[in-house]
Amino acid sequence: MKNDSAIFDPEQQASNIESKIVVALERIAEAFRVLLWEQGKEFSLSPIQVQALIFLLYHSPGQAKVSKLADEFNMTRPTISDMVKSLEQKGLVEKLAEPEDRRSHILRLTEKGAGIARRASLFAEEIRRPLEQIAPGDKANLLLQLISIIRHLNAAGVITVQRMCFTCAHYRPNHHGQAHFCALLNAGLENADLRLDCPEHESLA
Amino acid sequence: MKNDSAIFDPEQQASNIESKIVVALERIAEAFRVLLWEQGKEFSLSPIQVQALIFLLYHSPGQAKVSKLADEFNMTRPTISDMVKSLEQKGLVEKLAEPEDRRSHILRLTEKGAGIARRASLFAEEIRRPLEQIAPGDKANLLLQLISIIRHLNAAGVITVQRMCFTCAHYRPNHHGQAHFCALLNAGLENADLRLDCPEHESLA
DNA sequence: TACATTAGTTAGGATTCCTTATTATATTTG
DNA sequence: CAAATATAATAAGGAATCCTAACTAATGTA
Repeated sequence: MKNDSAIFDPEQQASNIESKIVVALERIAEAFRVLLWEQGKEFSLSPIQVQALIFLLYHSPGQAKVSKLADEFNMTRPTISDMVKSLEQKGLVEKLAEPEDRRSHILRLTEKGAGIARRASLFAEEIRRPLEQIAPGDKANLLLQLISIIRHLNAAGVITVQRMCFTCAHYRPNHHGQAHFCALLNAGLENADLRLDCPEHESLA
Repeated sequence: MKNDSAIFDPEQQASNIESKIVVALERIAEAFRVLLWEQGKEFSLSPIQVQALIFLLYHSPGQAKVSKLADEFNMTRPTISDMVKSLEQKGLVEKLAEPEDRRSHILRLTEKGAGIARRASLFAEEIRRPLEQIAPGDKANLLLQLISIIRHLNAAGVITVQRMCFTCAHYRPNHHGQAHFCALLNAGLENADLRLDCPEHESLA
């Protein structure tokens, strides 16, 4: 009796392209782990601290809260709270009063924190560079397929993906003859236009 | 002056497909982290312990050593040594004498360890399932592009990829009119045939 | 035989990330 | 409007990660 689920079995891999893709994605996940670790070492930060700084650099004050970071990174609030305290002590982040809800604070990068965030975010270049050599059509397909994986993972509750089109109030499938349509932009979206991290995202429900 | 390297900048993402692909890969990496964490919780193991058990399940005794695991997971030997000790105490792994080098041991899964490894490896189903809906030609392209990223990451020294065709003594590029040729199988390889974890891999040099 | 290398472990320490419990504020509802 | 409930964040405590540096023991080389 054969176990079809033996993704990591090299014999399965030899015959099963899905298993090979999973293994390839796993290796790339490993690369992210290693790159984040290296960046952390460079700046005397932990990988998750590096990710948090980069997140804060590119997101609005409304996203810059302990609970949002916890959702983003699929960790508990105490974990993030500890981490923020550490970043605060290092002088990379400061807490501002949030007028609309006094239980909460807005996290803001200091000058120093923003500088580190900018430099640390360059780690992603290592992943981006080989993409340049892919043909444009193939790139669009690659993105589409990755998004379909992410959409599934999101639907299955594995990860939260806070700001993607498929979970946005403005998104309409099969509308005006377009497979993907954004009611805010009032325009159809090509596959390559689909977003994972849209500033205009509004949650459903 | 614009920073072209701001991969994680949502504005860049809106216009730059490479940045979007990086973000997508990052989300999938996050999913691996979460899934491994969940599996670990289920079996009272750490994520890296889960990965180690799965690795041991599908690899030969020659690979089943502390130093090989350290290379595989890009961690230091003390880290792996600790982890193996923990797995040993839990009765999931045992150390056998290695006759050829008495400094070393061969790690072998116990019955219990193998059972857990088999069940834990099913986490990858969550990633594999959405791949089934991709058209076969697109799947082959997807794999090829992921491998090209991995090849680059390997060349750049970010991750070791121990058993892929491009680092194998049997691999010949552009041979007998084939883009990829395996001297051991004595056959050309289609893109979808390229391996990341070949049992017959022999290191160059 | 001496020297350097390699496999693995030990020791010590900063950090991760969790669970449970607590405080303070906001929201709901009877 | 007061009471009950929910939510944002933190505190305390603990197991585990993962490192560096220093060490032992076996192997390979000159």
